[in-house]
Amino acid sequence: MKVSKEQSALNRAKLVETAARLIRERGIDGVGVAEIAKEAGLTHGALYAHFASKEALAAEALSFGLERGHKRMTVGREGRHPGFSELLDVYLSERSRNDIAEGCAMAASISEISRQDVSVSARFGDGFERMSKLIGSKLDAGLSDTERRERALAVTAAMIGAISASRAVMKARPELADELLRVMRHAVDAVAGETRVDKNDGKKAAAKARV
Amino acid sequence: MKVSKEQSALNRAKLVETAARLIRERGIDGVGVAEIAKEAGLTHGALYAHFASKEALAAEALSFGLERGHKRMTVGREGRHPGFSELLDVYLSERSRNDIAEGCAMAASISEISRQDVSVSARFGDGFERMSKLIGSKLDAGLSDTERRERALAVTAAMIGAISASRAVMKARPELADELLRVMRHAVDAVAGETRVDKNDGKKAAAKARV
DNA sequence: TGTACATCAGTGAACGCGCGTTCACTGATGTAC
DNA sequence: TGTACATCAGTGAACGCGCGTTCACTGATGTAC
Repeated sequence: MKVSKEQSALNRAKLVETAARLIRERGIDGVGVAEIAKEAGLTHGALYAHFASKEALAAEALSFGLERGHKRMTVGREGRHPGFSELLDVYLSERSRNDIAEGCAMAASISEISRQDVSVSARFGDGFERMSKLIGSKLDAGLSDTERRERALAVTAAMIGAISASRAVMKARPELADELLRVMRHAVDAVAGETRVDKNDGKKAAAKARV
Repeated sequence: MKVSKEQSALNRAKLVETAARLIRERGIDGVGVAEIAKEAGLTHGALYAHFASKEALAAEALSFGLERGHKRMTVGREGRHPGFSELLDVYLSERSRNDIAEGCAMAASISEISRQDVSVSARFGDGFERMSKLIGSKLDAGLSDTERRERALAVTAAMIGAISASRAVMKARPELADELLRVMRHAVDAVAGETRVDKNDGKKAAAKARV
């Protein structure tokens, strides 16, 4: 039966949100449209009133996850804009590593993205660049634009790599998984140079030279 | 019909090799047992004479890929043991990024590993630790054991992250994909400290302090 | 060395199952008058 | 405001298809005598 425009919009949003969660937990190929629709409180047929295909839904789900992750990193825990140190604490936390359904969408799907089509790759690229710019904005104020961008890109890739690797070894070697988060936290400080904010958090980064 | 022991061993090896290639290209869920068997020159039924399940084959395929990757990094291009710089050049090359079927097995499957069972996670963990030890052995000779291990773990995760991210954005933004490889190359030099070998390759790492 | 036969890697049909997608239908919504 | 009806979000049966796995069978291998 037909449903009000507001209800329809809510249903669509629920589908995207549910897909984002289930795809992160089990992979794009690991979850079916019927289950996504069911968990969103609909039947699978309704899904095709909103999306042309499963792939189209997956692409929207990725964007939703990227948006959510970005908000979480810009807003921080207590509603203020977090400094670099706080951002690292949140991103490289055990909590963020353990909660795949709510954690970083890029880390959750990174090795599957290259097998999807170009629109998914584009969404991922935008999310990556966005996170990188956020990180760049918190690096040492004395850096040149080029240097800032380069370090930010490397730090972003490294952080995603650390969360991904930590998750991959988690089942078999939880102590190595935790160690990975810690050592990446230290290494990022070294590459970042002194941070623009949070200078008094007791962690002085020493690496500043080189191009 | 029965087949000689040598032929049977060859067939089994072909199955593992083929599975390793196809799974890296298309993901564990993206390739079926029938196709793996067919490309290996057998029927799907024969696969179950060698492996208890598709999952068991996938686990062996991962180990095969890890072993191959390790050999490639220890032997180097001209058969000599490569220095740190050459190792980075090979691992973070566009060629290695483009050839998913033959490139780093960890990067090819990293976000799928956490969804497999513990035996797969264990194999990944061993491969990661092994690559990390190899990298650690090429870092600045003056580092303490602890510091060497920590930097090596972080560098390993960062390199895997760079290849993974580069592959993810490749379809939509190839110039960003190439840039990621370059900036990670620079950042790794910074975290690594001076390398044990290849001191005269013109790339002096400056970051040595901290912790 | 020659013969008889047990072994077992490989074949291919068959299994139940869940997949993504389609479509005729339903009935509340929301608009035209 | 009240009535008639076009719209279209959602339902659920049905589609063809490929999946992982099983199993009765085949026939070359390799061993026992």
